[in-house]
Amino acid sequence: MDKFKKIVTVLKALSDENRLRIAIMLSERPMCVCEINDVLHIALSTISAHLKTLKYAGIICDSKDGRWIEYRIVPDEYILELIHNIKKELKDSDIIKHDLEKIRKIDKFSCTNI
Amino acid sequence: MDKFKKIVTVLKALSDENRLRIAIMLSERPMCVCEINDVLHIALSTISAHLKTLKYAGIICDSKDGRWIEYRIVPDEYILELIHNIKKELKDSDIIKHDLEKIRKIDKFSCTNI
DNA sequence: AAGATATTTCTATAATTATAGAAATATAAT
DNA sequence: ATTATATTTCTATAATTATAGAAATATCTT
Repeated sequence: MDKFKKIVTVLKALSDENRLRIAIMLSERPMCVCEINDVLHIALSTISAHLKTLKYAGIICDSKDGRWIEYRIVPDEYILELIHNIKKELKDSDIIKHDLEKIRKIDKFSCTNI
Repeated sequence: MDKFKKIVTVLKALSDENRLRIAIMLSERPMCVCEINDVLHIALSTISAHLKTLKYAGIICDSKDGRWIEYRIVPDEYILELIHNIKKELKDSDIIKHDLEKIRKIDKFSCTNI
């Protein structure tokens, strides 16, 4: 894909409240869909669709771990720096503070969905 | 507005091909609607709508200059740095190179629309 | 093999957005 | 005043997107 269209796709992927929250959470540590659901409380199919969008944009990748799929930010310099800068700007955001505190308290073995 | 929602609005505003091109052009120098039209070749009402979106997101501001309205990037550290970083990443993009070359050749006194 | 857990895909729907033509507004030039 | 120029607002439309329920797939546990 053309670099310009690629950047537009990246910005579009990050310009949704739930996807930006997911991206910032994943910049903290890898997570599976059920953990993300424990934080966002939206339908699993919706989270799955958002992850697909972030993956298509080249922001995240995934790897299988038992019956879970772990999602993580791709090790790309530009992506990492972009998310880092957004995160820095949002260090006082109540929503982000809440999310980052929450993911310290949960793990994939004790998800509460279904 | 909440800072988190504000950043999402900024990213959404920049995540459209035409708006990102406009923002990058305006980071080079202030421009009026007819000059932007000379580069993008889309309807003036469409450009006007895009400028409204960028203004609502706090990315651009405007000032009257005779019968023209000059649009420019707001003097905000975060916005300036964000656009600067995107621009740096797009320094090899043909689309952006074309736009920046074009705006060096045009001025508000010789616009070619309607 | 059967049941439980994790995730995706399919499908539909409601909401949002990009677009442009036409009409309206505002200023400048003659 | 009248005409030309610059821009916006109004209106409609086509396209895209966010969302979630239901069904399907895959893996683990017993």
